[in-house]
Amino acid sequence: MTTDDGGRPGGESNPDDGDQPDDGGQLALVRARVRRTRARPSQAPAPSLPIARVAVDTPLAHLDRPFDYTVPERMHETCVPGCRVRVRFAGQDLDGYVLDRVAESAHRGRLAPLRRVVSAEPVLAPEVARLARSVADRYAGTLADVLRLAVPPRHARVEGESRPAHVGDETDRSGADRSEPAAGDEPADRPAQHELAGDADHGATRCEGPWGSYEAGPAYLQALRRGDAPRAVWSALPGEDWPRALATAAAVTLAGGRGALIVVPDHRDVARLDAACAEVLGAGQHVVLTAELGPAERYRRFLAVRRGSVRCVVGTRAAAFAPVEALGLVGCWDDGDDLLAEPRAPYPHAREVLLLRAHEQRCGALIGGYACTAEAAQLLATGWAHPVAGSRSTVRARAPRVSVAGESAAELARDPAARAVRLPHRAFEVARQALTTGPVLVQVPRSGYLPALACQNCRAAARCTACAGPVQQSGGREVPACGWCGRPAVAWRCPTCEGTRMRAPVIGARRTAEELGRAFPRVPVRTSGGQRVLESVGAEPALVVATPGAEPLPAEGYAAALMLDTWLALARADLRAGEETLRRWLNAAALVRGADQGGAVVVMGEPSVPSIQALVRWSPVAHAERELADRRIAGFPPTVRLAVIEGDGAAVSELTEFAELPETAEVLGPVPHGEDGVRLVIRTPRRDGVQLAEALKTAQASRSARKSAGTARVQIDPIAFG
DNA sequence: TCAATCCGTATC
DNA sequence: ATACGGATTGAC
Repeated sequence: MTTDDGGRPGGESNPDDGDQPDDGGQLALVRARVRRTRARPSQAPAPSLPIARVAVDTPLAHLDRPFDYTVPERMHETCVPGCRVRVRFAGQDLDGYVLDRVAESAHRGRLAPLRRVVSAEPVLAPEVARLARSVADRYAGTLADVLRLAVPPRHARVEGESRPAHVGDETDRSGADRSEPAAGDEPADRPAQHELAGDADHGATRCEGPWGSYEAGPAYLQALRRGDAPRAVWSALPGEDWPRALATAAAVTLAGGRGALIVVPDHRDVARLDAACAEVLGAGQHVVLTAELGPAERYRRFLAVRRGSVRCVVGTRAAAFAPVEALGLVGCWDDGDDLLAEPRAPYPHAREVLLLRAHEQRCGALIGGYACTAEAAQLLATGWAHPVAGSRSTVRARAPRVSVAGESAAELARDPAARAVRLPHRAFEVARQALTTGPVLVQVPRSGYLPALACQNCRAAARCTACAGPVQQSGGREVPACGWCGRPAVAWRCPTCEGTRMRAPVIGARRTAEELGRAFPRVPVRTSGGQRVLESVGAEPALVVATPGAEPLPAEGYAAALMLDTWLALARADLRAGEETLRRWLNAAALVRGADQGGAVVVMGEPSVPSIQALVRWSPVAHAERELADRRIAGFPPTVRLAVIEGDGAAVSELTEFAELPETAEVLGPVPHGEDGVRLVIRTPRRDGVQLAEALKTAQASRSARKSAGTARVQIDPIAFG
């Protein structure tokens, strides 16, 4: 606001001045008095629970705890737990959330009054507040940072609307008004809903949807309906209609009187799941929550969920915090997709948020995908979750036939056009054959990988012999060195083939793929990837060249798929390269018709590579178990807890000095990183992970308290580094 | 002996 | 960021 008197010609026109003659001192005195009385209205405390415990939105790590304020009488009604408030804090006005109303404060000393209740809407549900605290602790971050991810910005106009949500064709749910009581944590006595309840009571096959094909599927659904907390790692069968399966799980949860929350990596997935939910649940039973809705719509839908008028949420990673009432199921699809890792501090992973949530709220959890992450395998290994998978014979029946084609000169196709793209004879033949019956998918690696070195001989990524970090050729240095501990890779020897020479991978797959068209004249070539993603393709023959994750949905399944330049993807600096590559292949191969309908996949590469074997055998869990074992040996998450600290050299070393690390902590580095920065890696056994995060948080706090210069960014179990 | 100032620390 | 308390300093 810019209505101060200075900007006006002649103070008399200001209504506040009334008809007072301009007599200088007198006027100033009156003004001062008015201001004082306005600033201090009735400060009588609220008649009951006169203290508000407030989570103040400050970026300072050492102030990450609740602060108590008195609740003035006039705010008694509006100051409810979970509402937004404005408070005086350290001389400035800050936003905050009321965590609780209490009778007494433990604080010795004067309490300041709340300045303002921003709105009586209890946007921060108690269980979400608890979850946010756990997430902050797990990731060595602050509650304020997590709350910024968990609660969307307020949109005042939306709050006033009588009808809180545009939820499809909104059928008559009386919960649309805001008088509904908050979060009964008990998953009990909710009436089952609409057609679905009836549906569910009928024959098992109908309500099970796709789940009848999985060994523990029906039992899992029953447990969900009963109100139990079944936890599963779900290996989706090739060709599975996964959105329908997830929608069915949600439907069963809703029928049992509880809410459901499903998180998927991207907007294409959201769109498919949205459609499936509309079909399975009926209109108006679910809501989509994503960041790209825009502030008003996002807040509108968030409120609808918080007010209990919608009990099923699907969305992208931020939806993991959605305040679904009486939560019965959390689901996560394709948890290996790195879009599920939040890029803002404290960098929580949606799967981990959901797992924490399932644990705290005792609800079901369903971690599913065609692929399986080492983290999911760990859940199985510890017994925290149970497998839901098809039998070996079901898998065999539905999977396409997968074969491996070598890249050696002898196997290259004789056809000159195919030879130009280094296409092996077998791949050429399979594609040619398949193109008579339908579209053929060609998956090419995305460009832009970090240059890690690979074994010249077998092309396996080179790893440090001391700490198993990625070996890189940084700058103009002669000797390649480890990206983590900095140790030069002298006398390096490949653990796979005993080779002693390294090579830098060459990038340039895209052009290769485009040349494919010339090998198959008269066949239309369509591309999908980057900015231009093709949603779907028809059943007619076509070559569909796509980057991972951008594969168009085929109307009747692809007749075949080719995976090109596999060694390039496998040579990434990333420790997850093998797992990630397999995930991308499986996601593509899952779109191919089953072997019984002639569906075929040809993967170009070295047959002995574990990822390729896992694709051939369609054994994602076995691969993840192996990956987990490898990580245990090498000392990587999830078998250990790992902290990566990046920033200015001085800041990073100060942080490390302050941190009272667990005895078991192993410090690697620091090594130079980025523009005159450093990176340091600390790892501890999993059981000391809490201690590690706490130590780093405390160290951050003391850095923040003493206003130390520079920045030091802490990431716990980051998805990718090196 | 008192007040002005500096520094460190807490921030309800 | 700012506000406060205790310590320190400097002038009387």
